Amino acid sequence: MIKLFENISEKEMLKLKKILRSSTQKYKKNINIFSNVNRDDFIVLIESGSIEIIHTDYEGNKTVIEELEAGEFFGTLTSSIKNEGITCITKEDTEITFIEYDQITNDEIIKNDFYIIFIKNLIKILTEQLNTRNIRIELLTKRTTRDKLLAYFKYIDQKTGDGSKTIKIPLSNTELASYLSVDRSAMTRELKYLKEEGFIEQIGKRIVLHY
Amino acid sequence: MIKLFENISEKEMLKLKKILRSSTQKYKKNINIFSNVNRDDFIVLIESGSIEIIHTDYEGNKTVIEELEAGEFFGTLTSSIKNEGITCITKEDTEITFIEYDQITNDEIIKNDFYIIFIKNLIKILTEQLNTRNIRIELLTKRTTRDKLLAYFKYIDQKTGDGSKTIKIPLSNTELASYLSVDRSAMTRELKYLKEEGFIEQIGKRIVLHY
DNA sequence: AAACAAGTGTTGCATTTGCAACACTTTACA
DNA sequence: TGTAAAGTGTTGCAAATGCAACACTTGTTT
Repeated sequence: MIKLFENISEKEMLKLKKILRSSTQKYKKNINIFSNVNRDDFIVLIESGSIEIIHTDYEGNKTVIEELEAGEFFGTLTSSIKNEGITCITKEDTEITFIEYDQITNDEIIKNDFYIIFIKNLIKILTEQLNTRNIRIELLTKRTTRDKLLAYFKYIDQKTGDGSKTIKIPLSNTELASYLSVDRSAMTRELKYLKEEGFIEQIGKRIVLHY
Repeated sequence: MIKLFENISEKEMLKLKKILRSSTQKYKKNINIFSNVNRDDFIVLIESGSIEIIHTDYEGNKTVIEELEAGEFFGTLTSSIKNEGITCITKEDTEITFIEYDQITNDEIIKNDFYIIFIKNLIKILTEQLNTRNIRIELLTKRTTRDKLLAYFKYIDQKTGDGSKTIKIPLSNTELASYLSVDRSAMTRELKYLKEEGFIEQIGKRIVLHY
């Protein structure tokens, strides 16, 4: 399901894409999709497959900025530093549609019956993405690994929560450590302490919160 | 200058605001502007003055999430945690316009001649805000205070830069420490080291980068 | 101009954290 | 199916950081 075209039929979607002068390309696994495209001006929409946006700084440290699955998109330069160290790698065989930002308000599209729905979708997604970023910032500003973990668990509980305080982490430990920007082994250590001190309890792949 | 109404005349702006069924209110200094408004559904536009968005967690720690000046707005829930610990405080006498999100695509507005410009502005601002968040995330994921500072200086240099590698920090030290989420005194210490080791040089209120 | 609030620089110290190295398990794929 | 690659848990240790306390400066308000 492509959120950008939610409430728009397949047929209308194709029409919109055409009017938007979008182009679609297929990529194999582990391909850098940005060889020569100026990212600023495009919406990059994942039709199928998935990609990883990676930043490599001047010292060679790599950070996964974002992972995008089918149906998701990104539409802004994902790094402060233009054309410097940003790569988008396909994690599997992936099909991508590029839409130029300027086309979003071209003469033809604004006459289309589904334009308002499209715009509504776009704004909704952008605000959701802003939310996602705000949440991560809130977690990253916690000063200790412990606080980051506790706040993250609480967030997952609220997001997926049935109020049971039993959660399932949607990330691997390595991924979570990267997301919270802490050392993986130090995080494992802290998780151990949290268990020992009774803050959390691990039952299989689930975590029960006692705070 | 209100970015949301860029390229729209004063007269047309007032017309748009009316169609959007917006409401404007004045507040004195140090007032919490959210007493009973559901933030989710509103664009909060600062007409004059400035506000501070503060998150207070369950332990009472306060974090300034964002500071907004005249002309700026925010349009999404700024915290993961709904209705929990978020307060918006006016820093001075401030005038604020509230626009309901649903009104952005109401029947009347989409017929307005300036609607496309308004939508373009809105999307542009949202993507800029996303960029701002992405930059902060990139800085916050740096593991050491040193790396955060060096990356921050580099970012300021690129943003304001004439290539001279001489920058002026737009934040006080206290604010910068908060922005980078490090202890202020520890940051001062690290700045001292950076000077001693020749990475940076301080000339008056300006910093020269030697890296 | 006085009084107060906010910001700055410094330091000792305890704690937290990253790093490195290792063994072991799970997953991916040729 | 066997081998490589990726993920996991553990630990010692050095380094980075937060915290607290202090004196001092700058800015704001009445």
